[in-house]
Amino acid sequence: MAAPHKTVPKPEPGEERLEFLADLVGYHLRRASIRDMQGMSAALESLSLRAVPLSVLLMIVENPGISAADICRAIGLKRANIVSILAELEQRGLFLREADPNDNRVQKLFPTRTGKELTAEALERLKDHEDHLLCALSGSERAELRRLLMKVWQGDEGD
Amino acid sequence: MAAPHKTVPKPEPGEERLEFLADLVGYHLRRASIRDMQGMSAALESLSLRAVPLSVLLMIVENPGISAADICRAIGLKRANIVSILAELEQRGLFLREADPNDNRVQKLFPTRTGKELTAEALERLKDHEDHLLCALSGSERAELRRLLMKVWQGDEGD
DNA sequence: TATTGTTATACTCTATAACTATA
DNA sequence: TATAGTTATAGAGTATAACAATA
Repeated sequence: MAAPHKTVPKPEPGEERLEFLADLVGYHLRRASIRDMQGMSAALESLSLRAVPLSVLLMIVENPGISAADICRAIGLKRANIVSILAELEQRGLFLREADPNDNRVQKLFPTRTGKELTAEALERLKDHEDHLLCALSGSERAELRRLLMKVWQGDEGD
Repeated sequence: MAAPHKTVPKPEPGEERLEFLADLVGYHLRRASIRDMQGMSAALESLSLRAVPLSVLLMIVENPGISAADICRAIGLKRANIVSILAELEQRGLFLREADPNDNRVQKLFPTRTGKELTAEALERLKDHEDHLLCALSGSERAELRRLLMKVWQGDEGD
């Protein structure tokens, strides 16, 4: 079933054949996601925040009193890997830990004012980044893209 | 502009608030891409191929005689990082190196029959994986998704 | 026994700097 | 000088195993 690959007549530089990959939606999904992540990194760089620490901080801001284990479950982090992330966010004064009166194993995490302000600033920059990322798309195209992407990643719910 | 975050009335486990992230197309782009990559890894696992080595091999199969540097430019790899990938593919007998008579610095890379057969098998599995990934989408929705994703990652061409 | 927070560790992927040989 | 292939190395990100305290 192997397609017969005849010798290629020397493509111009930068014009290599990519037939199969270009056919796959997954290929374009990956390239778009890479561009998104690079833009996110650039947008957050001057705030000394990367994507995962920001999502941790955002979880604390949107869910005051949440525990580290719950954050890990919500965003798919291993418990071991959130420790250093929390240590740095705490050292920067972005949240506080408080003992849970109902369960002495858990620490309840609360954002500080500084943490909430930094989060708000970061989210503004993410919005600007997204506007730039999607500048070639109309408003209805953006909505359609989001709708289709949700169907893609939620497709494993019925598995 | 910081949205006032009132204390949350204790969400059920697994129901943490994710308002802002869920609004971003980039969030759904990332989750869809993660599901795609996990499915790809699973689909290729029994062939002992991962995504990047496969794309390198595919470049050789589709562009016989291509150089390592040209592969790197085409798929965004650093030259240093293709060395071990090529070493393993070569050890498995999937391609051969040949001196370039026009430039003694470059090695021209040619797929072996085994390399072409393994690539064909891998591409079949990728196709099956993609069908599963997109099973919630109609044919026209898949075409529309690909079109929109191309506009997203190609949006940096005019920068 | 199960869970929380934690340490230690390892593996993958990616990034940079420097070398050599050729052009 | 610029490029091809290479080596060494460092940094993220992510993975598992094990521990003490608590439920």
